[in-house]
Amino acid sequence: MVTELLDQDVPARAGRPRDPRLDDAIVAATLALLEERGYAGLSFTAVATHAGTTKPAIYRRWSSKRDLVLEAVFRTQGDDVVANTGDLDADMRTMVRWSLEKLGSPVGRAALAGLLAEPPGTAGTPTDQLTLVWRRMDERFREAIERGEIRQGLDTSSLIVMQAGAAMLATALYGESAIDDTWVERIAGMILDGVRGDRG
Amino acid sequence: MVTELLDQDVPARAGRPRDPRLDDAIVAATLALLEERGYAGLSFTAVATHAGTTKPAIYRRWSSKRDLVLEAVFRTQGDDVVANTGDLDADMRTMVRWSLEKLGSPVGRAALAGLLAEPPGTAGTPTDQLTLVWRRMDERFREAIERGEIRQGLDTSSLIVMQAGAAMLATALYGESAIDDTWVERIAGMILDGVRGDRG
Amino acid sequence: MVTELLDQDVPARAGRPRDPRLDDAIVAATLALLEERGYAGLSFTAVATHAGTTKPAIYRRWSSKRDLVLEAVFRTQGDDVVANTGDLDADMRTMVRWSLEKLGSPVGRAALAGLLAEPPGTAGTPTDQLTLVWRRMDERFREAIERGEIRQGLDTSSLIVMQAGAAMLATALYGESAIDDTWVERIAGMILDGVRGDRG
Amino acid sequence: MVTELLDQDVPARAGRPRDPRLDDAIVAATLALLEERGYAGLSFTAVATHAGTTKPAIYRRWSSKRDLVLEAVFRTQGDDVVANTGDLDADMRTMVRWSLEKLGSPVGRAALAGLLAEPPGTAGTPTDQLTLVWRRMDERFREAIERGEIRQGLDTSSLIVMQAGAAMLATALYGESAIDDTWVERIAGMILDGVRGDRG
DNA sequence: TGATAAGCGAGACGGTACGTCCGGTCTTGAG
DNA sequence: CTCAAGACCGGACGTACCGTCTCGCTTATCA
Repeated sequence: MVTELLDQDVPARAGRPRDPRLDDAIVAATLALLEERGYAGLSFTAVATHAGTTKPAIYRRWSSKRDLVLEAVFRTQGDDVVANTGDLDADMRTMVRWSLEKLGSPVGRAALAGLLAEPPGTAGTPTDQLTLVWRRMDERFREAIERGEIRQGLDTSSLIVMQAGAAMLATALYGESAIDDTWVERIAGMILDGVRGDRG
Repeated sequence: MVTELLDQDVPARAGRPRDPRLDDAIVAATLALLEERGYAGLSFTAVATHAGTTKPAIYRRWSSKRDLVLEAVFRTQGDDVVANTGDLDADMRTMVRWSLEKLGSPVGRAALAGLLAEPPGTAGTPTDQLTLVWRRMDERFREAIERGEIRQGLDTSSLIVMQAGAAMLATALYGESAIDDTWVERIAGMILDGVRGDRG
Repeated sequence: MVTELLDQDVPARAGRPRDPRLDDAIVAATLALLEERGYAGLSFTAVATHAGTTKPAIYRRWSSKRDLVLEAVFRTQGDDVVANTGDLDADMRTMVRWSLEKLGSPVGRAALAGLLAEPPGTAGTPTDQLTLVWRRMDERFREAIERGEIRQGLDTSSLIVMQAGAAMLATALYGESAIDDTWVERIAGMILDGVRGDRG
Repeated sequence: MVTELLDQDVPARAGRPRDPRLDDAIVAATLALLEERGYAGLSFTAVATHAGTTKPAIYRRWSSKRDLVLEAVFRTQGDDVVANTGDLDADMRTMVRWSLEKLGSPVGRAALAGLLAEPPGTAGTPTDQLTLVWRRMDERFREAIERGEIRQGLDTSSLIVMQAGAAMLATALYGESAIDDTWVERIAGMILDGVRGDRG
């Protein structure tokens, strides 16, 4: 189909439209401040000043610090994580590396902090981008099962939380600098070693 | 050996001694509020009111929300994690279960949030109790290497962050209720499967 | 004369306007607490609680306890002290009575305390309302000189401080209950006796 | 009685006696700080530091800031106000001058502030030294009545509060520098003019 | 002479109040 | 309906100080 464009059903609301440059400026300011001061040190007031706008303009777009941070951090297109080259070992390393970058970096830490700080009732709901990525990882593991690369009956979600959790915790505990490519290979290898299809 | 370690031989500092009941009341109030409102919703003011004391009394004991939360959450004696029965599979499950309890519970989430919310420079330094537990886990894994239960040359710290990270992330994503004993066995099994000594 | 002074033609400043009910509540709370506990026992915290608002709301309006108390106490329109009926004796009694009410009452005491407690450099600057009243008294005395009711060359400000000071000190020393109409007549009479025009 | 001395019934209490040098040091520090920062700016902590002692040592002697200030300010022997030379005009000026010095000086202001700031119930009770002086003034006026220098039936206490109140208020309003000997003569003259015996 | 008692400097404690920051809301005036 | 500008309300912050208490010691009176 040709007229497949216009993936925006935006009903063209009345009134002055939002200034799209503000969205970018706010996100950029958020990331910069997050990197500099962490989640606890981030304030709407500071973001507004840094982005050259005002608090109400931010509140019109995001209703809380948590939402702002999550979107700013996980804005990734998600496509760049593909991790499906056919080589499971390589793909696993890519996933671990992605987890490290996203969860282990200062802004990732901040996003997690925002997620965890919420009141207990308000569980998961990470954010669409993040779940998208995890869905892709999940698909890759299911494919590996089909291909016989790893054992049948495995819980694929466990594979995800193992590698992502390890990445998160390792940077939180040992610092970013302590985690390098060797670490990535080690973790990827240890996990895959436990699930190889050629084992049973 | 006598090891008559005479109760620390406190040097009897000058000044009025602290009221020990306040320590307990503050910690109890912190845990209660953490469970109810999460890390973000915790304030020194509220803790003070709930504990029947005042903010300065808390600040004299803990210099920040992070410190207060970490100590309140990880006050465990540490001894109850032993996890050294000789049966590696059982011990691994115990460790995972401990991680789940400590990191996956509402208060555990809150403690992690506090850890992660800090500005980037201020890395790990979790808290003495937590590192104590991890040291014990580490010792158990080294022992397993010596006994040939798991392969030589393994990085024991990776084993720790894998199981603890998985526990943490799984509860954060799927909620406490979704994580049960089956999950514990699965994770413990998957990790050990990748490192068994009888494999090489 | 039209004098349609159109209510100040407020320039409609930017930003949210103040809640006028808070002004009243704060002043009322201040007077109530002043009457109950005196100047020393008055705190911004207590005023805020009693007025059902918060400290910042008070600080936005008055920058110090002294300012708050002075305005709360001397909010009088000033017009009700007229004291110019043509009968000097009666007018003098009216002035003395006003001084008693304003300076001798519990809240008046408190206002004076606030005035006097300031560091030495920060002299008088009583408050606009108070100086307004004194200016009116001054005018009345000057008129009396012109009419020959009292001697020429008199320092009118001395007349003011004598009656006001006496009122203030008498209540401070003997208590409000000890000061009645007889006292007012006596003081008014003694002062006027010393300055009558028919004397020279 | 001759052996009128020994106005000390001190029962020679047990325990270590108080260090008399501390009394003086504390009073001196109080006056110095009062002059420098006013009543509101005076703190026990500062007095203790300035006097080279500690807070408990001060609290053992005076139970409140008010008590400390009043005693420090009105410690006068009282004898030096004599004001009884036989010349009523001169004596009156002496009294006014004394009032000015004691009530109008920075420390006097501070003492008054302390007096007035108390909760309403806690009325007068100035301090023994101050009432002593006022009693002497009172005696002088009664004598003047007996001698026929001033009219009979006058309320002597009114004469006192008039001159003292005027002195207090004048310095509070116009500042110390604005009040000089001319002012003293004027006030003394105006009061006496109203009460001379040769008038009736 | 030894016991008792109150004083001392030092210094931390529990708690009141302070003065400020900032999160979230609201208003104006313009686009 | 948005924008910038900006003030508002109120929750919470981190700190200063008050008045009290405990310590280890000193200095007196009393037994």
